[in-house]
Parts: sequence; C-alpha cells; structure tokens
Amino acid sequence: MKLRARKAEDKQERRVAILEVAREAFRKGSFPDVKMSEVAERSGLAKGTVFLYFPTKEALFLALLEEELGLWFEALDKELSRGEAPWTARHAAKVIAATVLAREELARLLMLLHVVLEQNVERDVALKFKAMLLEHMGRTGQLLETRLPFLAAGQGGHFLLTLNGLVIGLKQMAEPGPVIREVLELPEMEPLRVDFAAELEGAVENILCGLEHRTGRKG
Amino acid sequence: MKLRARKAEDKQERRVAILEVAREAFRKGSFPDVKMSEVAERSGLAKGTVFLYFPTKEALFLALLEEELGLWFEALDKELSRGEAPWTARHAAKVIAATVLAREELARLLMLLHVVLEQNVERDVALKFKAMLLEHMGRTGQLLETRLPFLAAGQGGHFLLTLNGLVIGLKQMAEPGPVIREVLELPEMEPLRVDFAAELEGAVENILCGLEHRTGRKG
Amino acid sequence: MKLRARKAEDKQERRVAILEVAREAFRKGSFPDVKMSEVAERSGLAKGTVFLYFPTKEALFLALLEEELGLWFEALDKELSRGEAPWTARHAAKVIAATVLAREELARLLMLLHVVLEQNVERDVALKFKAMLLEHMGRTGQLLETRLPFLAAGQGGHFLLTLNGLVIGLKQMAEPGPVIREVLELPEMEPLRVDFAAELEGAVENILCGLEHRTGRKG
Amino acid sequence: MKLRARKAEDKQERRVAILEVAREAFRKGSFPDVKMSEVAERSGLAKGTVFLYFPTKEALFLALLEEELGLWFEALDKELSRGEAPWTARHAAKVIAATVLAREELARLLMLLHVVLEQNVERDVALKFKAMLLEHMGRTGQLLETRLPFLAAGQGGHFLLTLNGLVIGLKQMAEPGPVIREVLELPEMEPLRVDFAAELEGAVENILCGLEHRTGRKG
DNA sequence: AATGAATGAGGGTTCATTCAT
DNA sequence: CATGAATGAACCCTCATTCAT
Repeated sequence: MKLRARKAEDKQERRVAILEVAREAFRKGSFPDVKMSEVAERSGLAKGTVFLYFPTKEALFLALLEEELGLWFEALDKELSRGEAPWTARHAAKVIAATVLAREELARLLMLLHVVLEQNVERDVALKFKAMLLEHMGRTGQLLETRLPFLAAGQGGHFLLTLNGLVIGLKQMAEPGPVIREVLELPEMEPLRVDFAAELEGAVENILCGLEHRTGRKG
Repeated sequence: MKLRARKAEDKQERRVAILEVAREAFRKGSFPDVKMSEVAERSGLAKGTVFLYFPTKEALFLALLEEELGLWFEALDKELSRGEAPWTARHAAKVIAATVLAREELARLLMLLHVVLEQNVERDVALKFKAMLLEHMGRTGQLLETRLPFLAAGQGGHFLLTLNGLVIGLKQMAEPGPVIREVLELPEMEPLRVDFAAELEGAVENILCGLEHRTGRKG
Repeated sequence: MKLRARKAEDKQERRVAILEVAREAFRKGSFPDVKMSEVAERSGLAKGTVFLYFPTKEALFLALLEEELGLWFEALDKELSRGEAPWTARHAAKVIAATVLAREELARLLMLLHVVLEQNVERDVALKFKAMLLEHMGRTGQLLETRLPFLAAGQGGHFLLTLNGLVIGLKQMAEPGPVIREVLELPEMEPLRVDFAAELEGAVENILCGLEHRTGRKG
Repeated sequence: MKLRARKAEDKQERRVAILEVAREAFRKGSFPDVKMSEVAERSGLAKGTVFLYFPTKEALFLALLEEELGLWFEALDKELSRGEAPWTARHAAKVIAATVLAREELARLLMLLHVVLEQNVERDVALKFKAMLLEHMGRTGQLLETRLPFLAAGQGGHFLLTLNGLVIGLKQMAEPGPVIREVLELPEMEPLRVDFAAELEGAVENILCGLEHRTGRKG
C-alpha cells in the first residue's frame, strides 16, 4: 500500500480502508484503547499518513459514526417505506430498537459523540456532520410522521433527537465496568440492571405513546 | 488547617469541606480540569490528606454525586409528599425537570457516573452507592406511584432509571463545546439545538403520558 | 495490646513481637512490599507505636537481620565446636552452606544490608550492628581457624567477610524475576542458571581449598 | 539536535549519544538519582524521544551495562590472548581484578543488574542480553581454560558466573553510605573494611587456586 | 507510652500530532 | 503523497515518618 493515491478515487478507497480498520479496532476496545499508530499499521500505512486522511483521531471516529448513522438512517428509512399501513407506537418502538441494535457499534459511538468527538474537531468537519444529521433528521422525521399519523409536523425529527439522548444514556447504564457488573449481580440489585434492548424499546414506546395521546397539545 | 480531626465528628466536617471545594472546582471546569492537588490546596490540606478521606479522585466525585443525588431525591420526595391530589403527567414532568435543574451540577455529575466514576472505584464504595440508589429508588418510586395513579407497582422505580438515562443523554447534547456551539448558532441548525430544560420536561411528560395510556399492557 | 509496656521486660517482649510480624511479612514479599502500617496492624499496634520501638523501617529490618545473623553464627559455632577433628575444605563448605540455607531469610536480608538497610540508619544503630558483627567474626573466625588448621591467624574472620559478599551476589543471581526466569528456562540458557545452594557450596569449597594451598604465601 | 535521524546509522549514533549521557549521569549519582528527563535534556532531546530509543529506564541502563560488559570481556580476551605461556592463579587474579577496576562503572552497574534492571525489561531485551552474556562466557571461558591449564572443560565459563556474584557482593560491601563509612573509620572496625580491589583479587586468586588443587574432583 | 491524622516529596511514560525529508 | 523521527504535556497516588493529642 505504499503506492500513492493520486486519483480522488484512490484516496476515497484508502479512506474507507482506514475506517474499516478503525471500526474493527473499536469493536474490540474502547476509544482510548484504539491507537492511531495501530490503525496506521494495520492499514499498511505510516503513522503520519493516516493524518492525511483524517486530521485528528476524533475526526476519524466522527467519520466512522457518520457512516454508521448513515447506514442506520438508511435501514430505518427502508423499514418506514415498506408498505403504507400506519404503525402503532409499539411496532415503531420495536422497529427502531431493532435497527439501533443491528448496528453493533452505533450506540457506543454515539456515547462518544458529544463528549469526545465533537470536542476536538474543526468547524468544517463539524458542519458537515451536523448538516448530514439535519438532512437525515428531516427525511426520516417526515417518514415517521407519515407512518405514525399521530405525530404532528416536526415531531418526527424532534423525536429523533430525543432518541439520540436516550440511546446514549441507556447505553452508558447498560455497559458497566467489571466492578459494577459484579455488584449488580447481587440479587437485591436486580432493579438497577439495565438491559439496553428492552429499556430502549420500552422508553421509545412510551414516548411515542405519549406523543400519541397528547395530540392537540403542544410538543 | 493543621488541626487534627480526632473525633468522627471532626472528620465528617473535614470530609464535607473537601467535598465543597471539589464541587466548587467542578462548577468551573470539567472532571479532568479539577486537579487533586488543587482540591487539597484549597482545602488547606496537604495533597496526601485528601486521599485519607477519599481513596481516589473518582471516589471523591462519586461522594459528591451521592450528596447531590441525595438532596435531589429529598427535594423530589418533598414535592411528592405535598398534599394528596393526584398529579397529571405534565405536572409531574414540570416538577421533576425543575428539581433536576435546581441542583446545578447534578446532571453534569451524572454524565460522569457510568463512564468515569464507576470505572475506578472499589467494590465497597460501589456497593454503598448502589445501595443508596436502590433505597431512594424504592422510596421515591413508591411516592411517584401514589401521586401518579396510572403507574403500576414497580413502574415508579423503573421510571427513575429511565430518567437517569434521559438526563445523561440530553445533558450531553445540550452542552456542546465551543466549535459545535458556533455551528449550532447557524439559523438552519435550529432543529439540532437542545434546550436541556425543555427537552427533559418534554421527554418526561411524554414517557409518563405514555405510561398512563398503556395501562393494562406490559412494560 | 493497647496496654502500655512500662517495664523494660514488656518493651523487649513487644519488640520481639514486632520483629516476628516483620519476618513473616518479609517471607511473603520483598522489602518494599512490607508496609510499616501492615506491620503495625498485625502487631495490634498503631502505626506510630512501631516507630517507638524502631526509629525507621531500615532499623527494623536491620534488627531482623541482626537476629538472623546471630542465630546463624550460633548455629555455625555449634557445628564448629562439635568434636575436635580437623575439617576438610569440602566438609566445611558443606556445613557452611547448610547453615546459610537453614535460615531461610538470611540471604535475602543480607541482600538488603549494604544497599538498603545501612543507607538510612543512625550512627548508634549502625555501630551496635557492626560491633555485633565484629564480635561474631572474631569468635567464629577463631573457631574456623581451629577446625581448618590451614587457616592462618585472621584468615577465619576475613573469610567470613568474603562469604558475606558471596552470599549476596549469588543470591541475587539465583532469584531472578519472572521474565528472566522464563528466559533462563530455555535449554541453551542452562549455563546461566544459578542454583544458590550448589554455587555457594562450590565457591566456598574453592576458596577454602585455595586458602589451604596458598599457605605460606600472603593472604 | 532537532535533526532527524533517518538512517539506521544516524539512529545508532544518537543511541550511543544517549548512552553516553546516561553513563555520565550515573557516574555522579545512583540509579534513582538519574532522571530520564535529565538524560533527555542533556542529550538535547525531548523527553519522549529517549523512549524511542530505550523503552524503559531499565532498558537504557541494561544497554549501558551491555556496553560495559562487552568492553570488559574484550579487554580480558585481549589479555588472555597475549602470548601463550600458562598463567598462575595469582597472575590471572591480578589481570581479572585489574580489568574489572579499569571499567569504572562496571561493578556499580552489575550491582543493579539482577535487582533492578532485570525486573522491568521485556522478554526480547532480556533474551538479547542473556544471549550476549552466554556468547562471551563461552569464548572467554575457553580462553581461560587455555591459559589456566588446571581448568577443566566448562570451568572457565562457570568461574565467570561466580566472578559476577563476587563482584556484586564485594562492591556492595566496599561502597557504604556516609554513616557506615564513618563507623568503619573507627580503629576497631578495621577488620570490617572492604577494599574492593584487594578483596576481589584475593578472592579470585583463592577460587582459582582452589580449582587448581581440586583437579580430578568434581565441581 | 500510645495513638492515628497529617504530611509531601517524587517521575516515569504514553501517544496524538507535527514536520523535516 | 508518504514517511516516521521528534515532540512534550500531563498527573495521580503511596507510604514512611512526624507530632498534636
């Protein structure tokens, strides 16, 4: 891989390769665990070269999240576009939770988004990311409003925002360290255990259900 | 402050003093920004002395959170115990959001809980913290169930768990770094802005409202 | 053990108890592993109290070594005093090595002597220790000279000095850390492995044998 | 010195420069006295750069010892290769002691070897060091056996091992701290004083002499 | 004599990022 | 474009010892 990527095409290809390596590394460890030098090495590149494609470690992971989010929105859009019958809150919750869970690293990456990734990123990169988000939120939000007739205009996108927060918060609670995990295994601690899938689905259903029955009132 | 805290009483007093210093420091900066040496100095103590009261930096902040959470539960309990009339979901949401916002650093400390504090804490400390949580969740959960008659047994405590996640996630979104803040100030980015207070209240109302109208069904 | 040791007798008793605890702790770990607080606790005393009996950690271990050395000299003296027949170098080497090995922690304590213990000790303590050494070296040296007729006057004591160095050096080589231990287990590394007992006995025999055959020449 | 060492040659040069600085620092103080930051600074490098050449402080000093040992073996080999006449034990002892003393820091570095350096070194580094030792022990051992005809096959290398222990032990005894030095200056303490050069030479002569007269027996 | 709260010095190491080549 | 040598900031905690009580 020491060949030079002269054409934009080649560059894009290499970019994707790096992302793939980063994703793999992130699957095995946390954000700090993933070393840029390791990503470079496994990409068959020199340390400095990675920085030609991603200005910072955060930008690299933001790109990764961008990819994941794009695929997630795509998958959800696909579900929302299948058929025409309206959905119940419960069904929507199921589908949404399922799509989130399907993309294994999505939730873990979202946990990083506001706390890590967005803290060390240049304006351009941030802008591009947010614009992408905006676009998807618009499109998917509208699809939601179509499928869930009780949603008022704009509530679809807004719900997606809340969903983001919910995913982040619940994921954190669901992934404790070893010490906490042990403590939570005590029988009396049962009420404090968090099953990400179940909690997410439940909370989403509640929220949608709430939106359904508050129709006519404000947002 | 070279006086020695011989009695348990004195020790408790000093403990509280250190916590107060830590809280103040945290108000101004992030967790990493707060240096243990700084806490010691501002407490009029030697560096090592602080570690006599808190075995690690994480334990110190966990104690701080414990305090904040205790006060929050207390405040909420007080509200829930005032009078006897049942509450609407909307009213509950307002009260809950208000109590969260009243304790300024609570949400920011919760953001640390699962990701930082619980990662470097000894079993005992973790156990004590979780036990405290459990107790409050039980008591306050029950009060909620009393005030919100549509809540089934156990739903009160479970709701508090979801609330925790919600607070964490929304707070993260609501506190962007300077770069993001600037980007979000662009007019077209309006839909991505998160007003913690409003979003929290809205989401809580939706969830409670959802619970209200799902009575009879599971979850 | 919170009673006060008023009589000299009581104090001596407590001193011995502390030494016993220290010896036990040292058996399990290295010098830095042994914490003064632990010694205090296991002695049923407060941290500060131990320092009433031994001014420094080094002094404590020096006392321990003093005890060990005293017992070792005693044991060797006993062997040397048994019967009257002259010894061969080989026999002497065997007896000497055996007595060293019999006192399990002796060699490990000697490893500390010059490098650690003597570095932080007050003049008095040092003087007392060296005086004890001198006395034993005199007595045991003489016994050696009696038993090994080829030894000239003064060579007995001088040999004991060399023995000290030999024990220290060989013991270090014989107690490698885990990494080195693993490396030394490679077949080709066989020549580098050091069996303390065998090497000590061999070297002592050689030295005594050398002294035997250099009689008439200088020292 | 901000120039970049691109070629292996340049890198080797820089490595040597760092070693030289470390040697100088060690000459003036003990191992803990030598700070890595100081080594970096005096090398005209940033702190981190030193760790590019030596992964740990221990590895740095092990490399230093490696150099010293290599030069010592070389010097001894040279002596042993001069002429063909057999040596007496006494002559060998003189030459050996002289070569050890010639390399000023050799004995002090050997004192660190087993107790400090080998405790925090990676397998590879350890292996390389031990392999070097093995090789030298083989070669020099054989030369010794040639020069000292009374040495049986293998006794040359084995003697070098004992010599290592002897150097370490005697050096420790010969370098007391200030307090001990003062105590040893008392007239009656004369027998406890250790003159490294004399003791080493004497002990080596005795051992070799012992080996000479034990010919035919084991060990 | 005993206590135990207070002290405070002390430093190697990682790794994202830069920039000379 | 690619390289990889150079950079340098950043920091908690232990524990022997002291000394007020």
